[in-house]
Amino acid sequence: MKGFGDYLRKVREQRRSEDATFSVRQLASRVGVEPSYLSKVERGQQPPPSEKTIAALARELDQDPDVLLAMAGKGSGDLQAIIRNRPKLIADLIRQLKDMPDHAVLRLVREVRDGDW
Amino acid sequence: MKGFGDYLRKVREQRRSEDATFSVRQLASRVGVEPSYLSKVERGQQPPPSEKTIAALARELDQDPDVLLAMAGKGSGDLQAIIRNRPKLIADLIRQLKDMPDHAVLRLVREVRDGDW
DNA sequence: TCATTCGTGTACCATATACTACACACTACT
DNA sequence: AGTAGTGTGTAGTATATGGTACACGAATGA
Repeated sequence: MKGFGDYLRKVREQRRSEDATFSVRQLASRVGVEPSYLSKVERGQQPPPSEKTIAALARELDQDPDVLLAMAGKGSGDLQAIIRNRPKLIADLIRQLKDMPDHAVLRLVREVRDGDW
Repeated sequence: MKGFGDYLRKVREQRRSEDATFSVRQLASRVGVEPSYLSKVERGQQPPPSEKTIAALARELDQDPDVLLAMAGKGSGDLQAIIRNRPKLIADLIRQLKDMPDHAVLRLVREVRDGDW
């Protein structure tokens, strides 16, 4: 399982290659946590942080917060709300998606957006 | 907001009308929690219980565990996994669904199931 | 070479979570 | 009238969560 930590580290290293301030220490400082903690999270030694901290990470790393939250196994606020309104219906739909290839899902997203559903 | 508790109580009362063993006390006992706790949960005085307890409630009340979990704001295991695999894509799709009427979502679910997406 | 900065290990900690324990008043039966 | 069962209020609690504090040795850069 390529977890939250792995992804986090990958993204940070990426940024770091062009900007030295993206060290564990400095990023941690900007996000508002201890460096040792961030280090442990990146290596999966600690479970993903709180929603608040994930949001801060997303902001600093210029990532989509919802993607990060989803990878952490936490639905983002608005997403959760949408699902909660029609749990059964959306649960069914998501299960359908499981067996669809990426391009099909992408096409579906587009068609839903453009067409008059 | 019609919360988790309201729904829980509604379902239990329903069952209780045909089977007296669905009192707060007896159900709580079968589920493995204290009656006062279940009472508070039903009245929204206590937030939704743990995933484990929700699963037990679903079993005893003969409900879809995923629906109950979704209502509690916790993604069910397999659903979370599916989302985690393609966070961005599925997040986008779910946001589309927000502005769609029920029947449109239902139609979408059917078309996806039947058509060769 | 010397001072910084780096990532990480160990130990600890405050708060939130997910309950329990028990008492109380009310109702339903017999 | 008494016993059994009902829902609920108050108070307390074990464990999980989400971190902090600080030290250490390695790498970096002047």
